[in-house]
Amino acid sequence: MFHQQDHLKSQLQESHPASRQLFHCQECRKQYNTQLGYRRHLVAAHSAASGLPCPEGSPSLLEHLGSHIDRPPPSEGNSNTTVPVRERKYSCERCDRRFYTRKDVRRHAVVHTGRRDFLCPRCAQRFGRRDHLTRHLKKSHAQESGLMPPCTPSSTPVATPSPATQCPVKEEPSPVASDIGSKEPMETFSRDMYNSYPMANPVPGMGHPHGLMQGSLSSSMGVARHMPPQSSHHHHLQPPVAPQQQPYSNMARYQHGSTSYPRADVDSFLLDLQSAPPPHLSAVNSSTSTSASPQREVQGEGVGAGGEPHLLSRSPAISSTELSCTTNMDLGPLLGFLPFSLPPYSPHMGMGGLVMSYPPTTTTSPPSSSSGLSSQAPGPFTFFQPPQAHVPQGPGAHNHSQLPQAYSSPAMSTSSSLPHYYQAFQQ
DNA sequence: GTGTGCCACGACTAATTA
DNA sequence: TAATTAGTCGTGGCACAC
Repeated sequence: MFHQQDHLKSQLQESHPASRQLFHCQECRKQYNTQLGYRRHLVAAHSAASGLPCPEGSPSLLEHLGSHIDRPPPSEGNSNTTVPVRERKYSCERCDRRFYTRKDVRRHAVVHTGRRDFLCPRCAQRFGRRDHLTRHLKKSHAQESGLMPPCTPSSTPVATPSPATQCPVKEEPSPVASDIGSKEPMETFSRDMYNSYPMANPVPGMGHPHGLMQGSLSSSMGVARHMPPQSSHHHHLQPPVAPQQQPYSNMARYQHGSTSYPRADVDSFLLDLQSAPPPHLSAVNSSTSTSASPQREVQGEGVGAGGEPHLLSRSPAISSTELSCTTNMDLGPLLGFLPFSLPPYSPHMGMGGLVMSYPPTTTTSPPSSSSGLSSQAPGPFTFFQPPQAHVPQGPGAHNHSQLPQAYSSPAMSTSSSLPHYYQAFQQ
C-alpha cells in the first residue's frame, strides 16, 4: 500500500484553490492541508510505511523519497561516489555559508538584510522572496483566490493596478545584489532598503508604500529577530544585538519567524505604541532621527552615512512626499502587524499613507470593530484606525482591552491567525 | 550567467487533546 | 497544564527559461 508516494506528489498541486486538504491518509482517513503535515503524520502514526516497497525500486518509501530529493551531499560527508561531488564555490561574506551558485548567495543575502520586498496583497504579510509570497497565497489565501487571483507575475507583491506602487520591489535595483556583487557591507543599505523599495504598497491609495508599511514590518522583524521569545515583549524596543555578528546558526534562528510575530511581541508593541506619542507625532520625531528606529539600530549598526536619499530616489514610485513618509518608520511596525485585508484600489483612498493610516478621526472613532472587522464596512482602511485610536490617551491606555478585539495580539500575530480575520474581512 | 519558481526540510507557533 | 498535532514560514538546492 504505497499510496503515500502518490500523495506526496499528486497532492502537491496546491495551485487549485479547492485542493486544500488533499493530503489524505488512507489508513486513518485523516486529511491534511499540507504535505508536511501529512508526512509528519505518516512518520508519527504510520511509521511502518517507511518499510513499504517503492515502486521505483527503492527499498523503502523514505529512501525512495530521499532519492527524489537528489540533493548534493554535504561536501564533507559524502560517501556516495556515484554522485559527482559539487563544490560550494560561492560563499557568503557575512557568514560562513557556502552555496553552489552565485545566485544562491544573492538570494541568501536576504537572510542578512531582512529585506522583504514581497507583500501579500491580502494580509500585508511580507516575504523576502517571491516564491514565498506565492506559496503563502496558495496556502493561506487559496480560498480567497477566487476573490483575488493568486499571486501571478502580474499580481505579485502588489497586485493592485496602481502603476506607481504595484511593482514588486524587485524592479528596484536591489542593493542586495549590487552590494553582494560589490562585496560591500550590506549594512550600508540594509537599513535603507526598507524605505527604498517601492513596494509594497499593495494599496496604491494607501499611499505610498510609504515607509509606514515598508520599514514597518522590517523594523519589527529586526527587533523581534533579536529577542528571545520569552522576553521579547519586554525588550522589543531595546537595542538589539548586531545580527551580523551572530554565527550563522544563530542568524538563522534570529531570522526565523521574522514574519511570524509572537503574540507577546505584538502585545508589547501595542503597549509601547500606546505609551508613545501619537503616530503622526512619532513620525515627525522619527523624521528627525531616522536612526532612532529600532530596526535601524538592528540593521544599521554599520550603516554608512549616506545613501538613504539616493536609494529612495532610485525608486520611481516614491515621491518626495513619500520620502518624507519614509521617515515614519516608527509607525511601520504597527501597520505591519495589522492583519488587514487590503482592499481594492480606490481613488477615495486618497494619497499619502500617512493620511490614510492615521486619519485624525481615529482618535475618536469608536472601536466598533471590536466585535469584528466585519462591521467596518465603508472605509477601506477602517481597520487601521483602532490601533491609533487608542494610542495614548491616559493611563488606562495600556489596557489591551481598550484595543478592538481584532487588534489584540492573537489575531495580529502570525499568518496562521490571519484566516480568522479573513472570515471577518470577507463579510 | 541570471532570474524565477518549485520542492523539501527544519523550526517555530498556535491549536487541540489528554 | 503538559503533550501532541498541525499550519506556516525561512532557507537552500535545483530545474527551467531567457
